[in-house]
Parts: sequence; C-alpha cells; structure tokens
Amino acid sequence: MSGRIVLHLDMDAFFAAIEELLHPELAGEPIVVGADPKGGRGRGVVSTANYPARRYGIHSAQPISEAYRLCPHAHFLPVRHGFYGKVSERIMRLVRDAGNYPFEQVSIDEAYVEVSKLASLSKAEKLARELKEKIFEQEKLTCTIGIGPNRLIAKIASGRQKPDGLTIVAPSDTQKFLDPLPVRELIGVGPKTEERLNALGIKTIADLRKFPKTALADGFGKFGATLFEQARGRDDRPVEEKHEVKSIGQQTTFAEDTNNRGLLLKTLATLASDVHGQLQAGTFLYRTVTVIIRFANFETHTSSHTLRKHTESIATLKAQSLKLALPFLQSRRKMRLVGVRVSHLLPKTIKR
DNA sequence: TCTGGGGTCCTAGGACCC
DNA sequence: TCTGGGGTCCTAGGACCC
Repeated sequence: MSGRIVLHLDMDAFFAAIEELLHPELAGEPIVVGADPKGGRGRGVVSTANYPARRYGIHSAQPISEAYRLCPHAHFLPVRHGFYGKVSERIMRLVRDAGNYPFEQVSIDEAYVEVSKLASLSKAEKLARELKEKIFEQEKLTCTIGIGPNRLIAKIASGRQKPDGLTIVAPSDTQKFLDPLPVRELIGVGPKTEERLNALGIKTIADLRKFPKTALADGFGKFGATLFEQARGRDDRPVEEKHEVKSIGQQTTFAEDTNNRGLLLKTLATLASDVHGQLQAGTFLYRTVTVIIRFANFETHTSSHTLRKHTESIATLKAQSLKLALPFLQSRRKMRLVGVRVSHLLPKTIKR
C-alpha cells in the first residue's frame, strides 16, 4: 500500500481539561483526576493530571498516594466517566462527520482518520487545523494531531508535541524521525520489553534497526517481526470502524485487604449481576466465566470455566463465579481485589 | 511510594481428535 | 515396547494500552 496519509487525534489531558471547564475558578492550578487520595492513604491511581500538576511530577497511572505527596495542595477530583463519555461522543461525531474518511475511535479520547484520498500533506494539514478549530470552538478543548504515512507514525507524531500540537511526518522523513527515538515509543513496547531490548543494547529505534529479523523473532516471537517492521516505520494496519466486543467484566479493589467471606461473596455476587446487566444491555449471551483474584501481595490469579453452550442466565453466572472463587477463599488469605469477566460472547439476535 | 478499571492480544501446556 | 504429526479448544498467566 503506498501513498497513505493517516491522522491521529488525541485530546489533551482529556479528563482534567473537562474538569477545568467545569471549575473555571481552578484555572492554572494543579488538577488531578483519579482515586481519592484520602490524605495520602488512598489506594488507586491518577487517571489524568493537567499540565500544572504535571510540573510536580504527577502523571497518569501513578499511585494516588504518591501524587498526594508530590503536591498535597493539588485539586483531587473523582473520575466522572459518564460525563466525559458524553463530551467524547460529541467530539468523535464531529471528527467522523468532518468528511467521508475511514474513521476509527480507539479510546475515549483518541481516534484515527485515514485521509489518503486527500493525496497531499498540505490538504491533510488543513483538515487537521480545521478539526482542532472546530473542536475548540464547540467544546473549548484542545487536542494534538499527528499525521504520517500510517497509524504507527501518526500516533508517534502526535505524541511528540503536546498539548495543542500538530506534527506532520512526510514519508521521506519517516526514518530520520524515528531513528533517534527510544524504543519505548513503539507500539507494544512497555516497561518489560524496553528492559529486555535495553539489555540487548537496543535503546533507540536506530539500534533496533540494526538487529536482524531472525534474532528478533527468536527473542520476541511473533512480536519480533512487528518490531522489525515498526523500526522501519512500516505498519499496514487499516483504519476501520469495527470493534466487536470480546469480553465484559468488572473488578473492584477493596478499601482495605480482606478475607471476610461474607464480604467477598457479596462483592462477587454484585459484580456478577453488574456484568450481567451490561450483557443484557448489549444483548449478548456468554459462554466463559472468569474470576480474577488479587491477594494482598498483588499476586494475581484467574480461574475460568467454559460452559457447554451459550447462556444469558444470571443464576449460572453467579453460581460459576462463586464456584471458581471458592478454592481461593478456602486459603483464607487476604485479598485486595476480586473481579468477574465473561467472554465467548454471542449476540442474542442470532437465535440458535 | 505501592500498584484502578476497562479492555486486547499472545504464549504455552494439556486434552482430545483424526 | 515404543511412540507420528497436525489441528483445535481450553486454561492460566503476562504484557500492554488508555
């Protein structure tokens, strides 16, 4: 595939930016959206911090207790998913309706648009500027856009200049754009893989490019081949609105670790019926039930069972959840989290 | 300093079938 | 007495993403 132009749009500090709009009096002050810090004793993590808060070293996924230590006077606000979802819907509609381009929303605040048919980077740039303007006009929120010859480059490009940025990488500049970047920028390279690559002397994408395909395949399996391609700026994943749901689940972390049987059983039952509610809302049948248990020391286990046929029964879901959890409960060890997930979903409309 | 909640995808071993 | 190969499904765990 040649001559592609892909645009990646990423809202800036989305949750925190929305909260700023709802609390104009907090303008310019550090805002942390996430778990309740409970005076430094809270569990949970930072969901999003605004830029003033980031200057204190606060960032997404950081333990909320740590964020509290870094900046106790920040404004700590709870996550209001429903509200952000509504704002997201309006923004995504605007982007989707910006033209008849293949569009793919990848999360509450991120989307790709395939604008290959514009056939020129300057036209794509113009569209990007228009999108940024329209979103700001309508929602008073800023976003960052990356444009590149495929999803990978567009995504990395948008990550380069934030907030309110626009980065365009021409096909001919792709390699020189990638080479100096740390391998952590690549899709699917997290802390563990970064560590492993670093141990091989691979720090930058230029380093990665020197590694033979076979060596990468040996060390990283299927992902090795993807790494090889990514290092060369290649990515042929299409932009398409799709996404069938594969699983539905809920989990909860207790305010304090517990081995209280009554509480554990009650929590599992509640999770099971909440999951069932979502199942019904989406009119799905399920076939596999998985229970997730996390002990106080963070050791995490799953136990699952696949039924002989699909069902929508809530009684079965509850019974299976309890049955799967039982061996863990017998241990009497304290737990910090329990969860229930269903998979092997089947849309109900297909009657059998 | 402990580490959320919603997900997806990959791997590896064992069971089972032909 | 020793011992195939391929394919699919299930289960458990782990890495990663937002």
